[in-house]
Amino acid sequence: MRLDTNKETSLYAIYRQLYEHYGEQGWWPVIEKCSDKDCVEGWESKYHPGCYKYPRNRREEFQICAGAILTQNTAWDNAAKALENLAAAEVLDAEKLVNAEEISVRNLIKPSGYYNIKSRKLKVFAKFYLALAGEVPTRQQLLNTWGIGPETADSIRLYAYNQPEMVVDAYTRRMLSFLGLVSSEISYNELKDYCCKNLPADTCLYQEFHALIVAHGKRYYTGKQYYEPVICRANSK
DNA sequence: AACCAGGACGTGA
DNA sequence: TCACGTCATGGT
Repeated sequence: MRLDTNKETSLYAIYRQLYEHYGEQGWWPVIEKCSDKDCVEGWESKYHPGCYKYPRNRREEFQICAGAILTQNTAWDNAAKALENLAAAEVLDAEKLVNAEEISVRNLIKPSGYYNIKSRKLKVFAKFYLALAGEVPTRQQLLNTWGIGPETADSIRLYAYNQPEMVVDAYTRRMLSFLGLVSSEISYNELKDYCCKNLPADTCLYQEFHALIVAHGKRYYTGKQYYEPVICRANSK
């Protein structure tokens, strides 16, 4: 993948390059029952490129929220295993999570890491979710909830509730600072503002762009090797 | 065998 | 505000 690193390049142009190269990502992935034998506990996580009708129901809505918490600083595959375990135990549900023994939740979500903290976060969120009674949570409401920071709040609003809320993350900061568009020290909110001001305010675009940045970031901006001119090397050839 | 992953919180300056 | 330690499993 060769990104145009010209500083005149607009953020939207970067989005189009990534989209053309990687195609639709179909975020947020959703856990579904599967018939294969190699999937964990009869469930597996699937992306849905080409379909923007997710979440399809309130179960998936809650599942996306839970996944956003479980994947905090964690590889998605590990978070997905935790979700699959919860689904197999039939507790991937707000009411059941509120009533579940925390020790059992801990054991189910162990693969996602940080299981002591995340089990608490899940129970806190489940209670908050029930209190919403179907309403779309505001960003501030989410931020006021213990365990939910800016990225998780924006992920929940963008992917579980289809709100036009740009999500930025470590990959976004690495990529845009590497391309010289922002400072590597930029704060979450400033980075989000930069993206919003340079992109059309479109929910589907936000959903794809963040997913594309993660796909691209996993390849080129993982670890600390992005300090080396990975893409420039490609361009200079 | 280190190093990292789709962060957030608690603490002390 | 802000830098820093902590949380923890699984894949490479």
